[in-house]
Amino acid sequence: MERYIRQQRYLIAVDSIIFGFDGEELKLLLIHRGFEPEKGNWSLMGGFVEPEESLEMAAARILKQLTGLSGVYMEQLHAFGNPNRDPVERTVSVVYYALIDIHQYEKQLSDSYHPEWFTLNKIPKLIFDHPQMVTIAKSKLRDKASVQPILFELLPRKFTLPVLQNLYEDVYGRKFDKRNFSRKVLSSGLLVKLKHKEKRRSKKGAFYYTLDKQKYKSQFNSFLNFTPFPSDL
Amino acid sequence: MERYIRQQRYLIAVDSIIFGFDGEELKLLLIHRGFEPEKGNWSLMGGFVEPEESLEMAAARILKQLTGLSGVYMEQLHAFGNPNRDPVERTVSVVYYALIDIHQYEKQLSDSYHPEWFTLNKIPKLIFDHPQMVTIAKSKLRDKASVQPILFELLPRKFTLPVLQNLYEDVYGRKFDKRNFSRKVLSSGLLVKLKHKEKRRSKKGAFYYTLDKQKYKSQFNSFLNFTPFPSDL
DNA sequence: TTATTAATTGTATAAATGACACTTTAAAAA
DNA sequence: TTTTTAAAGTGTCATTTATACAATTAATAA
Repeated sequence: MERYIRQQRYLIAVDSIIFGFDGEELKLLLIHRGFEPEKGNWSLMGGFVEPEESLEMAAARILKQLTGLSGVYMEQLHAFGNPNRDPVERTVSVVYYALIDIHQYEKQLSDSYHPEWFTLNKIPKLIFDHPQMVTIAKSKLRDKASVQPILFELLPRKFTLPVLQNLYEDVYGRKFDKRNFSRKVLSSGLLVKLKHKEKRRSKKGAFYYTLDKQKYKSQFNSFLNFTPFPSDL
Repeated sequence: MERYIRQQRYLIAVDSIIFGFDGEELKLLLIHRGFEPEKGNWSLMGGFVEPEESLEMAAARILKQLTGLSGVYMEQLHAFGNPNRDPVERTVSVVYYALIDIHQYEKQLSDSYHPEWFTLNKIPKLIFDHPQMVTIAKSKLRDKASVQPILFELLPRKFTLPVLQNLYEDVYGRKFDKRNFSRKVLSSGLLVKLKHKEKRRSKKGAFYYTLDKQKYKSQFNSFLNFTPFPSDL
């Protein structure tokens, strides 16, 4: 018994939705597609799954190719398999999303894909069903962030409360009261206040905080609800 | 340009995790695998994706084959693609889970797969990576049910509060206080109390309720938190 | 020295949650 | 017919959590 008979085989691709945050806005890393069809048009970073690698490995390889980063937060989002989603040949795409520290990325040398970061409300026209992938990723990020502290994956080791609040506000598309916000975040016990300040963003400067990595790991599955149902909407 | 060159192609399968609820316990519908390898062993219901169908269509087709049901709640869970998950040939499986009214199923004639319902803590040895699929499905169901009223998909049109509570207790693996439970469920406004009782389960009988389908649709995304973090654990 | 800008901090009210036990109903048993 | 039994149904209080809201502080710029 060598193969299953009378069955069609298809290409398997992996596409990666790479989120970054610059302190103000959530962003997506997009590339110019390098081959036909749609060569040169904006696209998610992707590639075909090699014979000996798992889906996760393929996603990690593709992320590394583009950003030079490995070991970052990455999770499967959804598999897309409409018969004609790729006009050349039937291809099932398994989409992953990654949350990276955008500053780590900036240290890397960009390569031949001419990647660019785009603010979420200024995403250019994307190929194939990539717009749908991005839409689903955004809502997944919101849902997940309301239950787990994953947004910290987007921040550098040291960050300030105002920056953290910017991040949550951008992800949820709404403003939070800063008194309530800091109370809630600090009550998790995940943050450690540092003794020095970040001074670039304001005259007064804002104290740095950093994650208590022990607690971060142990409490990863019991973060607070971030207003799944805001009263003012 | 006809095909992408120098790329390997793989089989794509869809496997379905079919949940049912008999009023007491959550159950899974399993079959005897019909072909080699592992022929006759317990397995999730699955099949290969046909050339002209989407993943969703394949999942719906497979569900219909086994249960005779269509139009039921179904959602993609995860894609599994480890290189050797199927010993015969590389196969990526996209797994869906379905929530069905087990009574609807019982009216169907069973067929050649010899399907059986299994209580979740008495799942037999399953083939390949199907155990992992089931594990992920269980936790997905819990997570989703804490945010959306999906568990009603498992109930018949008319149901009682004690039965509903049994369902939630089984999904979360804990007991709820019935006073607090009914208060919370009824406060959603999703339930309509009927004038007659179900009398089989107790002497006194319990009033039937039914879903307000209007509200069910409109409030689907704003159901109450079902104790993602119970205080007594 | 003063003005400016953003960071930091507290309280009062409302809503949701969790703990807890008796009454009611209707069938079954005596 | 009466009594027993088993599960359904219901209310209150205490605690926790969420929300609304504004004055003070720190540091730079004028």
